[in-house]
Amino acid sequence: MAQAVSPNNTTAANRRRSRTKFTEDQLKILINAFNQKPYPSYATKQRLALEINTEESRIQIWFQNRRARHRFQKRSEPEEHLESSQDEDHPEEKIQSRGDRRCRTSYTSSQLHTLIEAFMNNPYPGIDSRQQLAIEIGVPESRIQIWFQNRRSRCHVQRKREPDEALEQRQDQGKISEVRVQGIETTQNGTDLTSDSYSSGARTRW
Amino acid sequence: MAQAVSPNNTTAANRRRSRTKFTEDQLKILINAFNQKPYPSYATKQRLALEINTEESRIQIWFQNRRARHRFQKRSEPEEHLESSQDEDHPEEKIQSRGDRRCRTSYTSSQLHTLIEAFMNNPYPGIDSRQQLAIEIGVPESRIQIWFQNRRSRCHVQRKREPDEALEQRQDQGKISEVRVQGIETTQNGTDLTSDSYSSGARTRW
DNA sequence: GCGTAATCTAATCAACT
DNA sequence: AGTTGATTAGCGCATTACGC
DNA sequence: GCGTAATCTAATCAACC
DNA sequence: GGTTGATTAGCGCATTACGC
Repeated sequence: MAQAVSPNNTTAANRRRSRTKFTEDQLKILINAFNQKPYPSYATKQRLALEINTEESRIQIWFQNRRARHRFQKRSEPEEHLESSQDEDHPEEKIQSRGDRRCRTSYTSSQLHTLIEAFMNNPYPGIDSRQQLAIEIGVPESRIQIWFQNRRSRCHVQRKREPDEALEQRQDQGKISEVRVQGIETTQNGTDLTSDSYSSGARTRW
Repeated sequence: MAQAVSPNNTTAANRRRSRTKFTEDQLKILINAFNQKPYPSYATKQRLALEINTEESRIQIWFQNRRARHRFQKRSEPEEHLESSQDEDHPEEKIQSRGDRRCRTSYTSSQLHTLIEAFMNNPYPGIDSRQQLAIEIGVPESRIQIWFQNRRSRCHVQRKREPDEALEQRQDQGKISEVRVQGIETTQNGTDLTSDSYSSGARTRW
């Protein structure tokens, strides 16, 4: 069990992302994709994100939840193999490793500094804080979220009851400047079509 | 959790039916049928029984176990209906009611007398006792088993440690009367199950 | 030991009276 | 409508909380 | 209230250093 | 090889006991 998080968590800094509502058309596409591949590659998720006009991170979350709910009966009925027996090797089919997973994001030291500072202040930032950080350091918000997850997990940070409650520090830093990242070697190819990745910032190389 | 049944139940009267071993060919047919209809009609079960040369009761058991194991995701994935939406009424398709389920077996009073006597002696007969009863009263053994199940359930008979061996039964009447008291308010079965004031024809009509 | 057939209860369905 | 044979499941998913 | 998106931890994988 | 970003599950199945 996680933590007994505060029930009425309406503090601005801790407000969570508003629920995404998928249309039926979107759901049709998602479900269809899920039936074909419950574990889509990153490329597939990107394609889906484009197709249904949604952030890739939402696609990711949707697949996670879907897998968790009906947990796609383990490995497609092993007994069914009694009928047709063929375990042919098709190694090349598996070698779609490019696009398999999202390319690792690298953070600059200044970005890390900002993140760590924010983390020390509040290891459980809500959507607003994350978004602000994302803009501030020029990294997709979804990456911010992941970074905090990993950080918490590795620091064994336990959820506190009402981390701050009344005091807010958010709006007082008007120093978006300076954070300009060093012009890393871009995101390389122009194939970056996602609205999710920014031109500058941590070089999400691949 | 049922009851702590006696672990080494090797007494002849309580020996259970020996395990049926299906061949791969039989399994292929069964699995195929299961995928088409996890809830086959009685007619289908009979057809299968004929096809793979097995008692119909074994078919029944096999389907029960199969459903219990991978419990065929509830109602064929409701969300999938987003694709094709039509709940057309095809009442005639459902009206295959004949052969839907096994036709109800009627017992003569003498048959019932024999069954009740055996039941009072041992409410948990093994395969041998059941088979003997089957021959004795001229009813399939599977029906004997079902009869004992229903009888036990409706008398709330609890499994006792070593029903035979010490020979003779001790029905704790307290349990029975207590149940009947409850029966008054629930009104379900006020019938006296301990005596046979019954008389009717003997036929497994269909 | 594991896999799974056999077994069991409680509930419900449904045929016969 | 009651009695009783026939059939069936046996079960929920990490926690939380938002939006309908 | 329910459905389910969002969130969380712990573990593991895997890219980059 | 360590560090750390990315991805994933989060979990059974009524009980019993036989036969391989």
